[in-house]
Amino acid sequence: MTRRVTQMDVARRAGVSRATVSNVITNRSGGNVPITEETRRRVLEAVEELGYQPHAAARTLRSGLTHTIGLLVPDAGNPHFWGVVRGVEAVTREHGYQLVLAFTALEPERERESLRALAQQRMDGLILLLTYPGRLAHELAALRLQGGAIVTFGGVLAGKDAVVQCYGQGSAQLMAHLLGLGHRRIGFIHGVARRALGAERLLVYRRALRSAGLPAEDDLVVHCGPTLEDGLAGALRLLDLTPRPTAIVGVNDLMAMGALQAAAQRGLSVPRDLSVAGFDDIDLAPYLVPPLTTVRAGSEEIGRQAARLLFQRIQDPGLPIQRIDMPAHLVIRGSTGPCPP
Amino acid sequence: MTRRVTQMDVARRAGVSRATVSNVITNRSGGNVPITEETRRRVLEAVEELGYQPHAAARTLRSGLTHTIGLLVPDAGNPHFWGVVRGVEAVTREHGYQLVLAFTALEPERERESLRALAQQRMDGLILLLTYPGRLAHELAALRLQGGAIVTFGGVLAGKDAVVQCYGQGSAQLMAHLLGLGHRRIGFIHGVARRALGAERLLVYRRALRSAGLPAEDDLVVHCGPTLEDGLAGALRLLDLTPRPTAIVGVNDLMAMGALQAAAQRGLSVPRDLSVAGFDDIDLAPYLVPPLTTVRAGSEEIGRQAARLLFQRIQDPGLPIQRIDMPAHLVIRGSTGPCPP
DNA sequence: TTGAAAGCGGTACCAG
DNA sequence: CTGGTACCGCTTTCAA
Repeated sequence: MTRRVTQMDVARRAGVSRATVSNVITNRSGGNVPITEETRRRVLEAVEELGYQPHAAARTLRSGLTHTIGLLVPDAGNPHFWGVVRGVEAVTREHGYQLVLAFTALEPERERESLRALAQQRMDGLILLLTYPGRLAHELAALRLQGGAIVTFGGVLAGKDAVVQCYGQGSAQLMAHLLGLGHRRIGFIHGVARRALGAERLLVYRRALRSAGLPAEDDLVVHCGPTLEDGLAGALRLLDLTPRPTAIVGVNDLMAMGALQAAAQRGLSVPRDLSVAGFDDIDLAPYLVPPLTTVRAGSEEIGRQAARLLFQRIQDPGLPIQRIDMPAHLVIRGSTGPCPP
Repeated sequence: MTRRVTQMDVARRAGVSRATVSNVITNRSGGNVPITEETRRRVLEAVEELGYQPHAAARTLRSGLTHTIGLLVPDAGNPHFWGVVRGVEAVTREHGYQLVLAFTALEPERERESLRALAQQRMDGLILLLTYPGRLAHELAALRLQGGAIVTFGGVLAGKDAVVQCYGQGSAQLMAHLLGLGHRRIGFIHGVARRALGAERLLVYRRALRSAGLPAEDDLVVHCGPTLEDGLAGALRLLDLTPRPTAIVGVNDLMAMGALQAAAQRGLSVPRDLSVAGFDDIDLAPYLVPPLTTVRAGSEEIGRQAARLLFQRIQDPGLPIQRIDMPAHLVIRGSTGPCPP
């Protein structure tokens, strides 16, 4: 392997000093350091001929800027988060930044680990999709990351910008929709890594039932893990209840898919025999059979907002802390219908 | 923001020199540089107290190692690639490496751009999921990346390790399965970013039909874009043919989902009226309604193999070039059934 | 067993 | 407008 091409090589070849090369490359000519068109051309030519690529680490060391942001993703198995990643990536690229991904697999230990790794990279910013906000706050303090630009989602950290999914209103709309269709026995699959997650959705579900004068039956709420498999198992449990619920709400679309699958396995037709709804409106939701009724905040939009917030803070650290609420609304598709007689 | 804690601070606090701190931290004590237990303890204590985090860029600049690998992903909208990412990430983490992701959105221009960015980071290794292998080979040469550890998937680059998805046998199995079920009019949705992609699957499809003595009808092959939407449109086109095909094969599971959706929209029951099958066996495939018959190579396993290959090469650049063939086999689920009379 | 010092490849200041 | 040069924070060789 031949030696790496450095700035020095370019300088020699163009017959100028390293400083000049640097100035040309970082395009400082537009600003306070003017450069002859001729010099500029020669440098660029040399760069081209030698195939020179500036060394990011050296640049970072000197400038303190990495042009990289880190993204902590809880669950690589949930399409919702892919959507968020896509949104983040789009904005990141617009800004000419790199994206470093770390997955936590919903485990607190790995959340900690990943955060530490991200800290060592001295990223210009971090977007944290949180599962365990409490622990993380502690960890962040220990890592002296306080100064850095950080945007969270899935939990609010004191003194940090945040994007918040507001599922309250959407949940209420969904419950009104189902009750309006005549459903009285509505099951809920609470498939999450940690009990506190999705609490708002569950709360609104319970409140809506109470308001409708329906008894709160513990059987109708199934707590289970966050995977599709868990969701399927949970849904089967609900379907084996007597009397059987006529509608099932999943805490997210993955759980709703579990319910769709469970219905098929029990020979039930959706929405004729059973209505199913979820949250998130993952990409695939409109393409499921039947298309899934769900509450949408917009995964990709969430990612975009988070990234925008982050870049705002990177550009101006003095800005007041912001919190962006992402409203969610009901999207009615084919998986919900009138309560069977 | 208080000044960053540096190695120097730790050294002062522990009453030793910077070199000693470095030796302790990189754990060179196990090797050739022995260190007193006492010194070691004092250093570690100081690290803890000050919350010292080594500066990755400085480390990289000096050592030439980034402990980072780059992963180029064609399409953030295809679950198959997310499986691959998960596999790569798992192995990467086992090795204590960071993962930098770049998406190309299937556009050659962005593939180029991303590659350049990855090159500037001087990653220890690159895993490239290719869409345009031809162009990329050229680009790689221009970037003088030849020396680096690179593993490709989705195309083979001269002198580089590669993981290859061998869909030939699986395709044949799938066609035999469908023909065995009595299907004679079998549609194919070729939804890809570039015609040459998925060529093997299409080839085997055509060959199987020919071997069965069936006429090659151009109508039965729909070429379209790579999104779910494209797939749906393509499938609708197939279903509107007369006589209607009794089975549809998607070039991947996304296209198959499009076919599932199209069937529902036309009031057809799968598999009673129409059989549907795909390729890749994405996570969700078993949970679709009906569960999808597909040809599986194992997305996550592909990622893992690619990463393993990469780390092997990083550890020993002298190794002969390897090529890992990932065999694929048919997974029969509920979406395929006997040809309707 | 520990310390001193020379870079790694850039950037940014200041002098010419 | 361009060149010299002092760093950024760490690793690594060599001496003590």
